[in-house]
Amino acid sequence: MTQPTSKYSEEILRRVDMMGTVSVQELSQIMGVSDQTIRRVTRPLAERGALSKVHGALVSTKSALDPPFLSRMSLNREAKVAIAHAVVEIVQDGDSLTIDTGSTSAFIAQMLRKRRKLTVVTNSAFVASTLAMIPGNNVSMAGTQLRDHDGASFDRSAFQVVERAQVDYCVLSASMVHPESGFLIHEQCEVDMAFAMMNCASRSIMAVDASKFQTQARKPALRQPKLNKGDILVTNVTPPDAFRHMLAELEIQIAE
Amino acid sequence: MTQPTSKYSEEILRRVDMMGTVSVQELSQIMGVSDQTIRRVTRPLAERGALSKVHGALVSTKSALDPPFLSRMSLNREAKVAIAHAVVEIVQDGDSLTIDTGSTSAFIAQMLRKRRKLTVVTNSAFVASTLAMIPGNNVSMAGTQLRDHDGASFDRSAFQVVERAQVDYCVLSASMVHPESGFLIHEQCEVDMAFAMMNCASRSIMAVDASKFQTQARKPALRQPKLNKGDILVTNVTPPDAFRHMLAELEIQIAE
DNA sequence: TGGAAAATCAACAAAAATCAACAAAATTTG
DNA sequence: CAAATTTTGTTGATTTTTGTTGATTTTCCA
Repeated sequence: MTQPTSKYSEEILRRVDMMGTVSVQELSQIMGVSDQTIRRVTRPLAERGALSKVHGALVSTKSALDPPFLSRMSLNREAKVAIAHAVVEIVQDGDSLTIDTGSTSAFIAQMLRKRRKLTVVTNSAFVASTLAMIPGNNVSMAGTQLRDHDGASFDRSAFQVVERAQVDYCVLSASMVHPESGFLIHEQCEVDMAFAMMNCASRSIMAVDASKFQTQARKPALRQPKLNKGDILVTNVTPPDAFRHMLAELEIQIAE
Repeated sequence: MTQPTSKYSEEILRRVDMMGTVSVQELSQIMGVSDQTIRRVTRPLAERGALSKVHGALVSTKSALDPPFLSRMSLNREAKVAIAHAVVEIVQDGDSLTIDTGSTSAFIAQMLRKRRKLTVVTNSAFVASTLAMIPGNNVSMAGTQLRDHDGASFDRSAFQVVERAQVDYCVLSASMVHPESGFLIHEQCEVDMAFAMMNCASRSIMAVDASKFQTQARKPALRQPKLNKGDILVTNVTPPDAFRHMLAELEIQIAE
């Protein structure tokens, strides 16, 4: 139905939706084309409502995300996009997976829109609505009561739904990686959910960008469950030597 | 699936799907054939929709931005925005409400982001994730198994959650308005949900744009539950005279 | 309200991509 | 093995896109 009118249209739409609002200038610089080209391409897109134009900026018509979550999503964007790409290459059409609630996972969900016939179980309303709208997917939203900053659920029904599942992959993230303690995160409920998700998956995929290998300002204190031999770590840098031992049994994929 | 027309077609499709968009040049270099050959092979592929051609590139049809629900959101956008504005003026900070799954309701959810401390119960993952991320809101997602075209749930748990609620407003939509039959919709499960939502709300808000007063191509056959005296109809035109009787007991608000 | 800065638009020349036609190469067939 | 058929690459004409320039409109601030 909605076919691209130019080789740029997809990328423009993707960027506009991701950034919420962008100036034509900025976009033309990022993409390395003239501002006039951006205008020419966006005019038809605006006419059919795929984005909306105001004097000075392009704004997304479907930015389901807003401040706290969105700003976190634009932190280390490049890295997260690269990692998301790599994860999507691991997953095949028809696979089943659980996805957790981190911002990296949100990127992965966006990229997973190009896979078909996925079976997805997640406790993130954002991930659920992103993937549920792809025809042919089978998506289950685990949980009822949603946490207010990221729309994730950790109530009893959330765990019940996840525990009933049996999937190929479990997509996890972490706030920090520590050479001895492993993958760390801030909240207990997130650890519990990670545990439940890992338990019902054949294989786990841990996605962390480079910044997670450094000490964080607000240091997380809880350990994610230990990954099993053969689980996959996807990141965008070669992990420092200090982590060699800790990551020994994992399959490591460097994105980009 | 249709037969391949050339020994290259499979590889080309695979690569285009993998890369999202590729220029003919680039592809011809990678595969070690002339650009003309790529063009010849891709022409029939494009005609039967296996990929799509734009000047300067081949783009995968699988990278599918704009799933059906989102493209429906850009239908009659002006009207829906106006109506959403009006609905948001009715709702106050701190109110509680149930919201159904139509595309008009999705707009209303977007606009409701400017209200604070809302308590929201919805069976649409899209609406849930939109409003859950606003700090101070309390959002419940009703249901687990999500329908694939719009991310809505109509399973037993969805009804259980809604039936436990007690809210100020219930925001509903319809596919068509008929002078005698009232508000019509396509699916039984949607009627059941509307009934459950109305039942637990003090007052209902029905949101329909002008186009719904005309006969639809695909005519809906099921009646929404009858609205009560004092319930609100929000629309963007003065309803035609034929509807006078049917709308007699309602409070009518014309947006814009 | 006036005026400067920024953003948009219109038009044109340069560049890039596409197409059509034909010749060379490869493949199939008798 | 040669003829017939299909596929592929090359060339030049044609079309489309792109960046630039300068005029026009919109926004912003005093």
